[in-house]
Amino acid sequence: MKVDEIDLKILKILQQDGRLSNAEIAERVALSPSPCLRRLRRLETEGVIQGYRPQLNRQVVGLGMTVFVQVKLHDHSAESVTGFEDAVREMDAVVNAHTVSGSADYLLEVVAEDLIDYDRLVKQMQRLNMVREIESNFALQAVKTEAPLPLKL
Amino acid sequence: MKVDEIDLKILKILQQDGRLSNAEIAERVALSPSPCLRRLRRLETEGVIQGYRPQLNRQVVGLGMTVFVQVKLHDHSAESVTGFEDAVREMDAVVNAHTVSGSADYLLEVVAEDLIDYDRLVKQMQRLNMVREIESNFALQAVKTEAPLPLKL
DNA sequence: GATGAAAGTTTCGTCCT
DNA sequence: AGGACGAAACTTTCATC
Repeated sequence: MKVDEIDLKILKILQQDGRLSNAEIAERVALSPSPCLRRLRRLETEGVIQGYRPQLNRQVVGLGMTVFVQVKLHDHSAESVTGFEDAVREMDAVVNAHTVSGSADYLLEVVAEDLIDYDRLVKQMQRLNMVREIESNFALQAVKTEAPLPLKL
Repeated sequence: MKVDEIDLKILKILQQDGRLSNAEIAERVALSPSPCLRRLRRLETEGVIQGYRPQLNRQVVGLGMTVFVQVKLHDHSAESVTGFEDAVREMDAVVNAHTVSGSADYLLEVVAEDLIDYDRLVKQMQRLNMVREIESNFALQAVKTEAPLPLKL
């Protein structure tokens, strides 16, 4: 899938406001609505745009606690890996999960209502028998959240 | 700001598709379009919904590298803290930044085109004189990204 | 690609309960 | 609060250049 400069412009505009109308986007990229809509639909169907999300104030919706969790597994057998990853995908509180370089195997971003709620989740993870170690780093203050991607050009 | 059950329903629906029309949302929450739009606008103006973003395929837009960076400062004086945080907010490659509990002071999520690009950013951070230590953990595989928040009810 | 037309939606203010 | 109406804007498809 190729993304040209006009596509990047469209993406950049959408990152500022993901609900802009096609007419508005078209005007800003100096295209008429028809070709602009064709590009937008192509970006969506080809998976460049994987979806649209509102950015929510976590505090207000009762998820004021964000925790970054480093997880180590006992081994890297296929059973352990897929077992753990499937479990993580099932846990709604985990909003991001990556395998990472360094001493931990996984880095997760987890949201919770409060410590009680978070404790439940940790215990749930500890019950997974491929999990060897869990280290929790609590987010104390947000300096920057969900900033737009720095698209080149 | 209070968020009632209907508001939560609206947010939940929007998390599945952030570009749904008000008419569609109204139908799903069993409300007529007028009061539904009033609620939506209130959620937006009161900051419960802070904006709308397309979820982009980072690989396709040329930002295939994601790095989690742990930063320690020399001290926690107001000058060091605000100086570092202002610098972080200026860096477009930093898409998330939090102060965290544990051995590091900050945890950043950084995107880059490649290692060369990332190296530039690290050097830029190392030039900040309040920065004592930088540890980079490269994301190797995404297991789950930008999952919807688990709204209660 | 652009343009224009046409039918169907959506938004959003206003007024009513 | 929610619901109904109407005007203006927007979306989407189609044909044409």
